[in-house]
Amino acid sequence: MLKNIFVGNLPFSATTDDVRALFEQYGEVQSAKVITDRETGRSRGFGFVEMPTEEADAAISALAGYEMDGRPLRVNEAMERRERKPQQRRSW
DNA sequence: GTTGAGCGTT
Repeated sequence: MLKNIFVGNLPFSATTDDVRALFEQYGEVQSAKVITDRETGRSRGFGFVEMPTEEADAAISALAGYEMDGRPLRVNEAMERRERKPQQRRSW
């Protein structure tokens, strides 16, 4: 079973490769991605990592508050992606 | 600088 991990408070200098390398220390990273602004191409300061549940838990507890470029990372299980209750849908 | 893109609106 995979767990979706949210990684927030990333420095804009952090890339997908940086995030992957960081989490690979704690397990097999299925996928890693730093979200970038679709128009400007700049980092949005957060990203996602998918790992097996147990390894994800280990990574979360180990990397929560990890300081990267002076920024304490926020690491926890991700919220939603696109599927969620109708009431919670965004108002785009 | 905090939860992915974008169906086209709960």
